[in-house]
Amino acid sequence: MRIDPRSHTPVYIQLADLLREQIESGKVPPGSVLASETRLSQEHGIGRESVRMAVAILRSEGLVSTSRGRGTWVREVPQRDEVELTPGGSAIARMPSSHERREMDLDEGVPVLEIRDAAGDVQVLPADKAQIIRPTSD
Amino acid sequence: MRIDPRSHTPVYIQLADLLREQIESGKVPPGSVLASETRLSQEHGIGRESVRMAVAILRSEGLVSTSRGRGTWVREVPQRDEVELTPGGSAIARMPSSHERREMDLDEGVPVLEIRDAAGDVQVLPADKAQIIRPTSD
DNA sequence: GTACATTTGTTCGTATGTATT
DNA sequence: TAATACATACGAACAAATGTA
Repeated sequence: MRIDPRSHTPVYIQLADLLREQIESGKVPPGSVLASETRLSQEHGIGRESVRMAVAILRSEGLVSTSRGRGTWVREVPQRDEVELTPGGSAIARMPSSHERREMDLDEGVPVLEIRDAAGDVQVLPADKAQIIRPTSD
Repeated sequence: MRIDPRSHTPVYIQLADLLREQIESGKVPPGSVLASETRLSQEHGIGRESVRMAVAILRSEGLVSTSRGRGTWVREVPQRDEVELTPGGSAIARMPSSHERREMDLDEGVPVLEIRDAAGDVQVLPADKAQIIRPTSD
């Protein structure tokens, strides 16, 4: 699979698709480091900014994390603790504000779950750490 | 509030904070159009790329939408339909893949709810259109 | 229907700063 | 120290979509 600059789809989209495929197929396993931006830029003959935009997409999808001086690596698959939705409760999902991001130390591309119980009390949880369940009635 | 290029916080973060404050305070109401990128660039004396990065942040937070030729506007507050979580069911939130984004015509910064019932059947819903509820037991 | 101005999108270049190895 | 790698920031040019005269 190669990147075609003459294609009508932007090269950074093409690269994001290419990298995503490699990640989701398991060819690039969780924890492993991606090639550097300059490396990808050279390998595919595209600008570094295009590489950065491709990586930004994967970050916003929660697939990779990036750290200055270390590189970009594939995120581990989330392990989610179960949180019971109590009777009369409700839950929504949304992206955190940047303040919440800092506060809860969330990676990019990680939504939050906003859980409201019957009393109206609200709880905000990282969506990569929690899942909502309703027990069987029994 | 002004933008300080010598601050240790990046100018695009400063601009994002500034615009977010204007949106969340209601000074710039839902549906209204933001100043153009070139305009913001000139007004604050920063590069257009910095403006674009600021706007990208607000997009990823689900606060604004942008369209080529039209501009950037403040998103309406989501109206979420209620979806019952059945006994034995569970739900997680995550960001959609770009394929899902296209498929479901989702704006940036909108997570999806992945709802699983007791039988194992999965339903994927836009998180800005649905909320999960558990009825009171009665 | 056409032409034009406006606006965001895409791409590359260049330079400097900062964190990690 | 030095090399590597990502982050920030500016500039420039052109493409594509939109709305308007």
